[in-house]
Parts: sequence; structure tokens; C-alpha cells
Amino acid sequence: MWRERSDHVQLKTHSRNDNNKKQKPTRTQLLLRLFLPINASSAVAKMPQLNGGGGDDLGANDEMISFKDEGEQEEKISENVSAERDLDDVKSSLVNESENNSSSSDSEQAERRPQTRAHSESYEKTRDYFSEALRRQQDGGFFKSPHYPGYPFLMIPDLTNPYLSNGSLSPTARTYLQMKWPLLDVPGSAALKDSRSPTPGHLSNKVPVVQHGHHVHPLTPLITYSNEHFSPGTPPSHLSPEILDPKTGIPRTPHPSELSPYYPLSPGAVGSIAHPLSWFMQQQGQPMYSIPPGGFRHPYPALAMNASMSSLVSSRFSPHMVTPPPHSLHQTGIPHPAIVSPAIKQEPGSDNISPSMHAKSPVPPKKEEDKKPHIKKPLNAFMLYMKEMRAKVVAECTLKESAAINQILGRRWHSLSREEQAKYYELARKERQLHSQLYPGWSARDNYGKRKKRKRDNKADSKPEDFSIRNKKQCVQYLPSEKMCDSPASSHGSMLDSPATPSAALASPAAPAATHSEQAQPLSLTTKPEGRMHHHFSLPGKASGSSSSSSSSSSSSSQPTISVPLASSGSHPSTPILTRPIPFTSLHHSMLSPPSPFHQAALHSHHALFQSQPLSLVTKPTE
DNA sequence: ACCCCTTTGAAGTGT
DNA sequence: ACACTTCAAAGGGGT
Repeated sequence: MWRERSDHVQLKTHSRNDNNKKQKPTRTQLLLRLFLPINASSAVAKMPQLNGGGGDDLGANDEMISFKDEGEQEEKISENVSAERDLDDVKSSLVNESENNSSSSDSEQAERRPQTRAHSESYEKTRDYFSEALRRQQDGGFFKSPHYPGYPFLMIPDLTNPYLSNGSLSPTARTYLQMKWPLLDVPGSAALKDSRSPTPGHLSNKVPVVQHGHHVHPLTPLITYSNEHFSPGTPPSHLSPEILDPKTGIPRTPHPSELSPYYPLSPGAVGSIAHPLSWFMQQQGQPMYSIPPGGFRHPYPALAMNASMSSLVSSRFSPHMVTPPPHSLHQTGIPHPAIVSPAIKQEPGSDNISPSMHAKSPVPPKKEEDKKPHIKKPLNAFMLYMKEMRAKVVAECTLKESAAINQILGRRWHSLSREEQAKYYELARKERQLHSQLYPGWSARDNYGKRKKRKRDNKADSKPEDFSIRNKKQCVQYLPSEKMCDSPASSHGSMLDSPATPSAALASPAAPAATHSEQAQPLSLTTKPEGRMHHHFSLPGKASGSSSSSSSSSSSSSQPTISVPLASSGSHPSTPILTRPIPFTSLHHSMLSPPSPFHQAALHSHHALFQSQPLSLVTKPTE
């Protein structure tokens, strides 16, 4: 089984896991079980393009979202359910699944009594909840309103630019203020801090602490651009063309889409590093990414950076012309999150001069080699999701280990509805786009080798023995690999797919909403070697072979998805409605694995959901 | 202090 | 074209 698991999904990541799968569960793992939230479902959907994106090359236009089944466990339950519901579901799941209810209660209680957590986390929770509430109110946000209303949030890292990986930005500093979905987390920067917030930003870096989102008025999501909260001074009314958020009353930018929320503005960073576009902004008056509190004078131009600008920017933020004041947000300078000043990290001593210096230097490229700032990769959809949800998950679960949290997040991710995921994909796409505009010459390759290389394990090297050795710390499967967690969902889940959601359509207005069939397109089911495949059912149709993940190449679709052949291409008429493409894996699971008790339980818990939801997938190519 | 672990996705490299 | 590798975030845990 374990093999299968890996197979289903992308190998890339899993190879390692394979090795690990056999490992014994650790404490954490056990713990995790309790919390295991959701079952993932698998399904594949074609990414709706939110914005028609017109030419967004960057993003894969038609991204398929694959809901991979992680393992057997996954199950998915209703995809339809909104994210919010997901949470609830998760909670429910937790309750059911967890042996001890405490956890379950946690989640809920968390909402109610965030204070339980001694620290800031509580704040986080609150904030999260608020945000969530807000989100709900606003509606799924992204899709309904302006296309990217979602971008309303601005992440502000605490002191450091999130994208700065450099050490100077300590991880701690790094904490972004999370941009929580609609909510903007305000970083700890004093300026940003809500006066109300008790927690000193500097106190903690960790998300909980650092992020003040919670401190911020819950409704401040849009703050991003608004400045009230964080702007030390004047709210840049001009900042945005401002559209006040009706609810919050906070002005927000009209073209969120253009802005990348993800390039958080870090106060500290700002101070230290000018935003790559700062100069641009000044000139243009439009802040590309975040809006500095006081800084921006002009309304957003909508991003549109033209080529010329891009080129300017291209030098990796070289264009910093402005030297930001050391403290707090510089009015003008906004560091690009993605940029890490080499000076900071790499050559702390010498150059430390402050990034500002670098920024100033018109000649960015020189020394690039040495000093080339480290520009981080743009975050992908999942990463964005993680950022947003991590705190929440942490709050709900007592687990703190990121590995465990990430597993949960991965599952949740799979459980997200198409729409939900679409939001993130869209954001990610925007992010990439923006990133490319900012750093035209940048290549992911630039960062290769920067990170300390770690285990390159993976299969390749891994010889059987290696596993054991390699993994000193064995990889823990935090989540139960077995069906424990699984829910019926895997089978059901996929089936439950949300009704074909319009989301796609919503999501991508421009893009032709993928029709069902379209969505289902066979993607890349790249077949993986039989080895992998063999476990899977061969589905009829091209897909049949397909497989697993298409981890495939990213470039275009990148989404490793598998669409169920059934529906997909030809969508068999006979095929039942496939609301959403189903990942091969899911099918696989569904078929293969009989509902375990867990599934049952899960199913049960989700019963409500199911009821309403039409099962979309039906096909079972049984074999 | 540093690296690992873990997740998904994007993009790179290698075959 | 496909498979595989890196890196992105995060933070507890291990060495």
C-alpha cells in the first residue's frame, strides 16, 4: 500500500515518503492522528482561471487541480463544501476520528476560547476566526466580487521581508504577517500593530505572535491597503483608488488582482530594504505589492508594469532608489518579499550596510554573483494556503510540529473545494506573474543550491538500506497512513465532489469556464511506470493508463492532476456525472479500499454534507 | 547552530 | 516527453 500511495501522487515528493512509510509512528504521529482532520479527497479539476488572465503565461492557464489522494487515507468528502465548512468538517472529523475528543473540542473551543492558548496564538485564532467570518461574509471572496477581491490582504512580515530568506531575516522575523485571507495580518511592527493589540510584535516571531492579524481588527482584512491599522501615519487615501470596503470601511485597492498580496510588506524589511518597486511606486505612485502605509501616494495603477518597468525592476530589485527609513514601514520603500538581500544574509558583515544601500545602488547587477540578492520563489498555491491556514491549524490542533501541520494542511488542501483551491491557484498565478514582472530575469534556478542541500535522498539514492540510515530521524508519517484517517471519503469524497461548480466559471471569467468535460480533461496523466501504475486501476480511456500523477511538468499545467478519464475527455456519456475530475488515485482508493471504519465514521460525520451533495463520481471502473 | 521533516506546486535539470 | 530534483514556508525536533 505504501507504495501505492506514493504512486498516486507525485512522485516527486513522495519518493521520500516511500521510504518512510514503513516507519513507526512517532509520538507526533500518534498525536496527529488525533487531529487528523480531513480526508482528502481526490479529484481533479481544471483550474478555473480566475482572471482570464489573459495572457498570463505564467500561470498555468488551465491548471488542473488535482486532488490527490494521499494515500489511502484520503478521503474526501465534500468538495462542495465551502472552505469554511471544510473547517467545520475537519473539526468534526477530528472529533470523530480522534479518540479523544479533546481535540475536537479544541477546534471549536478554539474559536470560542482562543484565550486558552496562552499566547498570541490565541490571538491568531481569533483573528482567524474573524477572518473567517469575514470571509464568509464577503463570500467566498474571491470569486464573487471583483475577481481578486481576494487580494485584499496584504501580508506584512514582521520586520523582515518574507521573501527574504536571508538570515537577517530571521525566521522569526520572517513571519509574515500572514495575510490571511482576506485579513491582513499586520506584522508586529509597531506601526502596524493595532494599538489594541497587547502583543508586542517583537515578542514573538512565530506566527502566532508575530502576526498580529488578530490584533488588528478582524475586519481589517483589507487593511492591506488601508492603512489605518498599520499606517503610522496617514492612511494613504490615495493609496488606493480606494474602494472602501463596505464592511470594513477600509479602503482597498480596486485592482487587487494586480497587486500581489503576497509580497508582503515588511515593515522591517522595508526599513532595510526598499521595495523593488518602490522607486516605481513612487514614480508611479502605485504600489505594486503592498501598500505602504504612508507611502503611496498614488492609486494603484494596476499593476501593469510595463516592460520597461519590468526591466527596471528586473534587476532584482535593484532599482531601489529609495532608502527607507530604518524603522517601520518606509513610506516609499517596500521590499519585495521575494528578495533577499544577499548582504543581509550572505554577507552580513560586509555589506550589511543595509539593504538600503543596495537598494540605492542603481547598479544592482554588479556583483550579482556575490551579492545577488536572493529572490525567493514565488509561492505556489499550496504554500499560500499554508501560510494562511497554518495558524489556524495550529490553533485547532495542539500539534506544533510543522511536519505534522503540513500533513494536515495537505489534506485540507485536498479537501478544499475547487473554488477554494482556485482562489489559491489564482493567487499563486498572480504571484508568479508579478514575480516575473518584477524579476524578469529571475529563474528558479537561481536559487538552486542556495539552500543547504539536504537530503537528496529520494529514491534515487535511496537504496534500501539507505532509508534507515538516511533517515536518522525517520520520516515520520505523522498522519496515519492507514486508513485510519481515511475516510470514506476517499471514495466518497471524490464522489462527493462538489457540484460542478461554477466556480470554475467564476474563477475564470475570462477563461472559458471549463466545462465539466473540459475540466476533466485528461491531463496529463502521465503514466508512471507500471510499477506505480499497476496499483491503480486502469481506467478506461486514455486515462486508463494514466496515472498517477502527473506530476508532470509543470510548465504548463503543472498541476499534477489526474483527471479521470472517464469524464474527461470523452466524458463518457455513460459516465455519471463527474462533477469534478477525479484524481485517479481517488478512484483507486475508492475502489480499492473498502470503507474502513474510519471511513465510515468520517462518512458519518460528514453525513450532512453528503446528503446534500450529489455524488458526482460514479464511475468505478471496477476491476 | 544547523538540518530534517512534511506538504503541494512550480520550475529547473537530466535522460 | 518524461522523470527527477530544488525550492518555496514553517517550526518542532534531532544532531
